[in-house]
Parts: sequence; structure tokens; C-alpha cells
Amino acid sequence: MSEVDIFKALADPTRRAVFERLADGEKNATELREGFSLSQPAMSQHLAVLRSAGLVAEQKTGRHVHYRVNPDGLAQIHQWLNRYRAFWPQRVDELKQLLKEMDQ
Amino acid sequence: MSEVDIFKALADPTRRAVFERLADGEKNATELREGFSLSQPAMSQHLAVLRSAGLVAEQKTGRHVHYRVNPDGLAQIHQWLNRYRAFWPQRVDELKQLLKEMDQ
DNA sequence: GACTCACATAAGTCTGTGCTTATGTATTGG
DNA sequence: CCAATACATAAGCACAGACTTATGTGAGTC
Repeated sequence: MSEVDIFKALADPTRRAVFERLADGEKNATELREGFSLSQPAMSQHLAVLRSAGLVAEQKTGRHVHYRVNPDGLAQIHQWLNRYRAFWPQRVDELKQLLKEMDQ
Repeated sequence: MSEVDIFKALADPTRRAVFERLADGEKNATELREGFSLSQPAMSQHLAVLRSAGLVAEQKTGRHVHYRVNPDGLAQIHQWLNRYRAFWPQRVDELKQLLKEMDQ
């Protein structure tokens, strides 16, 4: 769940795709395999990496394991990115606009 | 300069450390080596990866090459992270506070 | 013009990682 | 209770990547 693990976990395109699919909604390991040409163990291993990085969370229900996005992982990246906020001042206005929209 | 390259570039702890040092201010390759126990070619290779990922920019002046943070790279990560904004609503308030402080 | 300096590039090695097949372990259904 | 389902884990392999030493190149120095 360290910074190291998070960036390494996201370095793999397949894992980023899996993560993106999870952002659409909670899914179990078998459902996640749909669309990927990937063996079951491969997916299981990818999920293990994402899990230990704190990017996804699991919930066992019977013989199914439901996976969902873990906000803590994203918060870590956000925190990292914040250290370099000084380098993208042009983004601040867009951010303000976004927050304004969220208030409505 | 794709998403793939950026996350792969940041997956290495040494490269993240180099990037962090550059955030402190523009430096050339030799200055960057200070503090690291790393050969000159190793640093050169790391910088090449960061450069092709669009995370740093180079500027040749004589026989020195000055490196600096490239905001475009950070913007890419920011954009990626934005897709998952829905998952960290608790961060919004902190963000508002930050923007407020930046105005002053 | 030879020498040094600041880098980049080449080539080789060694470790890490992503994949596979094979197997283990609960859980559920007939 | 036995077979099927949904997953995790183990072991082995092949490739990617981070490092090294060696060498190349262009800009300053004397």
C-alpha cells in the first residue's frame, strides 16, 4: 500500500484496464475477465497486485469475490500529484470550475 | 508521451526521486547524480525514460544539458486521475481549501 | 590540436515480472 | 456426497528492464 506499489501496479496496461472496468462498477473476478483474453490465474494475479497496492478492495460473498475501487489508493496518487501542483497553474481554473459545478 | 510511458516511468523509485529533485529546480545530469549512488550512464538512461514519457524537458547549453519538470506529463496524470474523481469525494473539501489559500 | 568535461549510446548481465499449465481449496447445486 | 464452480497458489518459462563497463561525440580549455 506504499507509493512504490501503487505506481508499479499501474505501470501495467492490463491492470489499468482492469481498474478502469472496476470504476464502472463492482465486479467479481470472472466478470472482469470478459473482454480480456487472459487466463484465470493471470487475472487473479493482477487483482492480487492491485489489492496489495490498495487500489482495489475485495469482498467475499459465498464462492464469489467482488472487487471494487478503493479510494485510498487514488488518494495516494492525488497526494503525490499535489506536490507538483506548482507546475500546472493553468489547471487551477479548470479545477475551480469543476468544484463550482459540483456544488450545483 | 503516452499514458503507458508515464506510469512505467514513474514505477521506478529512482526515477521518481530524480523527478522530485527536479521539482526543486532545474538541474543538469551531473548535479542530479549528487546524493545518488548511481553511474553516469544509469542516470542518463533514467533521464531518457523520463524525457520520452514527457515528464521532463531538456535544454542544451554548451556541453551541459539542463533538465526541468515538464508540466504536460503531470497534466496527463491529472487527467487520468480525474476520471476517478467520483471515488474520492472526501478530498473535494481539502481541494477547495487549497484553492482558497492559493487565492490569498 | 591535444585534453578534459558532460553527456549519450552500445553491449552484456542479472533480476523482476507477466504469462502459462497444474494443482489446491472453499462453496454451491443436484 | 460428489461434481462443478470460483477463485487462489505453485512452479516454470520467456521477456522486459535496471544496472554495469566500455566507447562515442560534441563543447570548452590550455
